[in-house]
Amino acid sequence: MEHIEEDYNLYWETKMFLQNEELDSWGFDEPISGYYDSSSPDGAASSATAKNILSERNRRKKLNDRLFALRAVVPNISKMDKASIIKDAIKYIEELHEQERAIQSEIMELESGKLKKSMSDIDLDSVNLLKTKKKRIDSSGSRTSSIDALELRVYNVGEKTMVISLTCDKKTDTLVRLCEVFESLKLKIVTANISALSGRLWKTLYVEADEEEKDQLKIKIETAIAALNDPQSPMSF
Amino acid sequence: MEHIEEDYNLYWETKMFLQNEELDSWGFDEPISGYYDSSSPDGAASSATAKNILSERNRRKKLNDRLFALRAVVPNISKMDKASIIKDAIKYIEELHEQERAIQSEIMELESGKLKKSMSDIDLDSVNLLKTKKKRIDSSGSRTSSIDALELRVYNVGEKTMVISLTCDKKTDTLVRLCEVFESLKLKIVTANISALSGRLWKTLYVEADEEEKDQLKIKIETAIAALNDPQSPMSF
DNA sequence: AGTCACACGTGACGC
DNA sequence: TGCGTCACGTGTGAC
Repeated sequence: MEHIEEDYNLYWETKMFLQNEELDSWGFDEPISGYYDSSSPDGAASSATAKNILSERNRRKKLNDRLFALRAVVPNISKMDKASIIKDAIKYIEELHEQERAIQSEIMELESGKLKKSMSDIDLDSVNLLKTKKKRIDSSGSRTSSIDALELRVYNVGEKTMVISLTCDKKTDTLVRLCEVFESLKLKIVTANISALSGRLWKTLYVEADEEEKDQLKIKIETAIAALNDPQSPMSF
Repeated sequence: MEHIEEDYNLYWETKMFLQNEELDSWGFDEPISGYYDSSSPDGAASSATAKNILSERNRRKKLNDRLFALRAVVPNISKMDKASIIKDAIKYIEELHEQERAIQSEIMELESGKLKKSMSDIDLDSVNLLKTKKKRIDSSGSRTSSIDALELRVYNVGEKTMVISLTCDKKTDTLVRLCEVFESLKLKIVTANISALSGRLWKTLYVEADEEEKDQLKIKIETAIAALNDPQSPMSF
């Protein structure tokens, strides 16, 4: 497995391990230093706060462990910094996305190249493998007039323009809902287009936005759609 | 700054934005409740703690934004929970790893299997592409009025319709060449659209075709573009 | 000096 | 009601 974990831990691992050790051996007696309670049966209140502080510790530990695990699966981790770990992970995932796209087109080339000859099943396997990964973005319970998003992509063209490509099932009122959703987002839309084909809607729109907003833009649309699909979710309107 | 952040808040966005709002209006006065300082000019100490608390806020915000962005690049986000976001990201990266490994072995198989044939250069190209991560689909020698394709995607919608999405650099006559190319392909175009933004062309067209033709369609377009870029290349017609 | 990143305990909010 | 999650302010140690 991993064998090079010991060198570079001059950072928070050391610290964390020490801290974890002492919290593991923390059998729970008196919660902290001698503490008095202002009112009520002091035992109840103190145990309540003690529980809270303990669970909070566990939560922090879990989160740190997850972050640690995240770093483990991401190569080329430059800095041990928490924020950097997440940043590198994002960057890495985006790289994998691009790579996947490139490979997919390559496989298609290969496949079509041998198409006239014996169409090998290996090629089909690879294509199918790629397809199985593509799941529906939204698979929430399909109530009436919800939006079943099939694919949502956000590209940035130039410095201040985004291109959003959205595909979804065409059902009753889907088009209206879609318009409502994008209406509510208050985007700076340059131009937009919706086409309906074979039971699906294809929406392409050009939006004015900064590059940093790209991810937020995407999640914004996703959450808006999800909120529309699930009205009892806490959304303004 | 940003002005369109208020609508879509389902979960911690709401909270965060509200809190951010009120921290913006936090002008800094007395840091907390009346506090006495043991020594030194109290103004210095208070500003020091104020700085610290402010930077700590920024750090937290940055970390949350990163986490937010991380969730954006990971599909199938089940829960909004912080730990769950990281967990899903890890799982997703592992999926991609496995997928990449499988595909790589497949390509190696393919390469070693059929290398002796006339397809050798294409196979090598695919391997190189795989190793060098991402390249432009077409990176042939850029002569005047060539088409530099940035992305080409072909989807099938329904049984007999394809959606083709093509992005390329906008240079002199690119639009004309693009039209010529698609003219020459004799496709059954249902509807088509070209937009120009920030030095790029975005073409979306809907074509009538069988699903089996999908891959050929793609390679057809690619070869047509390549042929236009490099006229002495062997082209069908 | 002073900044950066962190873990901690605590009150608040929602299920 | 307790339980889980969160942001907050604070103290600490490292550079």
